[in-house]
Amino acid sequence: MIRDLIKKEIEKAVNKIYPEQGRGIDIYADGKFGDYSSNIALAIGGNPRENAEKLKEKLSGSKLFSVSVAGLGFLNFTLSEEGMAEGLKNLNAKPKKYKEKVQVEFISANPTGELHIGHGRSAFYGNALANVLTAAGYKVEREYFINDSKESTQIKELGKTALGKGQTYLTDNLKSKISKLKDKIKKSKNEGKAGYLLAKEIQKDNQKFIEKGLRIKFDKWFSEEKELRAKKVFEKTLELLKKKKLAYEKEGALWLKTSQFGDDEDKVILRSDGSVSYFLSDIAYHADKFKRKYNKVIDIWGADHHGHVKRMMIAKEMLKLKGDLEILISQLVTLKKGEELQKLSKRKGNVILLKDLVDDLGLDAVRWFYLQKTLSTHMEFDLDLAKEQSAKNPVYYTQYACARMSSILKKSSVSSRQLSAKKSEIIKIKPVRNLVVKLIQFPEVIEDTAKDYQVHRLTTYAYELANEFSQFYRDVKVIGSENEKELVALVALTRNILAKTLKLLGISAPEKM
RNA sequence: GCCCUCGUAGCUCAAUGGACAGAGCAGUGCUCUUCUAAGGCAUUGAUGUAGGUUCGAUUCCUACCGAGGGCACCA
Repeated sequence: MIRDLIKKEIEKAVNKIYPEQGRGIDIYADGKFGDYSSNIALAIGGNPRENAEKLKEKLSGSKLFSVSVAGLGFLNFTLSEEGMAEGLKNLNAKPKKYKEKVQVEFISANPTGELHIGHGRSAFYGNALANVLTAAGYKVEREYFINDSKESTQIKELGKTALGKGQTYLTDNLKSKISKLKDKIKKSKNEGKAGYLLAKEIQKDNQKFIEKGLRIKFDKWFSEEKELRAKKVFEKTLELLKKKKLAYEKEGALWLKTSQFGDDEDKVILRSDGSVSYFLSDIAYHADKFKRKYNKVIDIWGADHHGHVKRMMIAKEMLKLKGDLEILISQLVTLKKGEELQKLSKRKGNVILLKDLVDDLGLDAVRWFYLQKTLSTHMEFDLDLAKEQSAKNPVYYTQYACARMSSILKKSSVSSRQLSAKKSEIIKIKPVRNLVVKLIQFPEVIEDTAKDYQVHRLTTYAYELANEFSQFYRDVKVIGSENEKELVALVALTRNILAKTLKLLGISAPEKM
C-alpha cells in the first residue's frame, strides 16, 4: 500500500531527526492539499514549522513523492509517477491472508414473524462487514441465530396462538400458516411444541427472503432448539457456572453473581419453574461459539439489547472464553408518523416489513439507503421520504458511472492491457491523475474499514470514485484518442474497482441503465 | 431516578484531535449537434447551550437542554 510506504519513509526521517519521538505516524489521504498529508510535525513538539522543514529536507529524496510544508506545519505529499505506479501495482496484488477466524452474527430475528425495517439495518450492515473482512483477508463465517427453543417464552406464546389460546404475533400470514399446519398442531401436546412447529415454518419463509430477496448467504443457521437445548448445552453451561460457585438460589430461581463483576445486580439464569432464561441461553450460545475456535466473534445487536452487552461480557469473563468478543449496537430505526404510515399501521400493526420496502424501492436503493449511515445513527424512518430519496439515491449516480464505463469498453475496439503509470503519457492529464489517485486508495479503504467497521466509508468511496470518473468522462475522450489503449485500460480498471466496491456492499454494477 | 445512544445546512447524512466542517436532495444561475444529461459548472446555507482539557475540539471531559432506547423469573 502506497500509504504504508510513505509512512515508513516518514518514520525513518523522524527516527533520525527526533530519535526520542516514539509516537505513531499519522497519515491520511486528503485531496485538498496533496495526495496524502501528515501532521507529525505538529505532534513532535517545539516549533512545528521548523520540524516540518527539517523533515521535508530528509524526505525530499524519495522517488515516490514530493513533499511540501503548509499551514501550521503540515506535510503534504504528492505522488510521483513512480509512486502512482507503485500504488497501481498494489491494486492487482493478491490480498493478505490472515489465519484469524472471525464470526459475524447478525439479523437473528425471532421466528415469530416477518422481518421489518429495523432488521434491514443489521442485515445489510452485517453482510457488508463480513464481505469487507473477507476482502481484508480474514476467514469469515456468517451466522444466524434462531431463537426457537421450545422452552422460550415467545415460542410458547406463539404456540398458544397456534392452539387458539392467544393472539400474540397473529397476522393474516400467520393465520394461513396455522390452518395449513392444523393437524400437526392438534397432535402437539403442548404450547412449546406447537410454537416450535409454527416457528419452523416462519423461519423457512424468513430464510428464503434473506437468501433470495436480500441476497444474503449465511454459513450457518444456528437453531437454539437443536444445537443448544437438545444437546443439553444449557445444562453443561449451568454445571460449569455452579462449579465456579458463581450461581446461587434465591426465591426458587437460580441467579448469576454478575454484580461481583461490575453489574448493577445479579441476573436470573434459571427461572423458578426450571426453565432457561434468555441470559443463560445466550451464555451457552457464546460458550459454543468460542468452542468453535474463532479468534473474534462479532455480534450485531439492536439497541434494545444494549443493556445486555455488559452482562454478556461478564459472562465471557466468568467462563474465561478465549477469543475476542465485539458487540456492535445497531441503533433502532424509529417510525415517523405520516399519512402513508397511518395506512400501513392499520393493515400491519404499525410495522413496515422489509419485504415491502424492497418491493417498493428496489434492493440496491434500499441497501444504499441503510449503508450510507453509521450504525450508531438514530434513523427516523419515513416511508415517503425513503421513496422520495430512492428516486434520487446516489446509488444510481454510482451505477450510472458503471454503465458509462461498460459502454466505453464495449465501443472501443482496442484491447486493453494492464495500466502502468510509469512511462505513461496519460498520467499527465489532470482528470486521469485524479482518477488514478482515487483508485489507489481502494486497498486503504478496505484496510481501514476492516479495522473500524465503519462500513459506510465504502458508500462514500464508491460515490467519490464515480464522481472522479464523471469528471474524467467529461474532459477526456477515450474513443479515438491517440492514447486509447491506455485510457481503455484505465476505464477497465476503474470499472473493476468500482464494481468490487459495490459488490462488497451487496449492490449490483449494471452494464447499462 | 439510574444506565446507553444520538443532537452538524431547510431535509437525509459525512468528517483518524488538525488546515477553509464535506456530500446528496431542496433553492438560485448557467450548461445537452457529446464515449448514456440518471451528467457537468457556479452559488446560498450548519456544529443544541454553557464551561473545561489542548498549540488546535464536530470529535475528549463536566453540567444543562432536547430525541430515542434500556433498567423482568421477555428476548
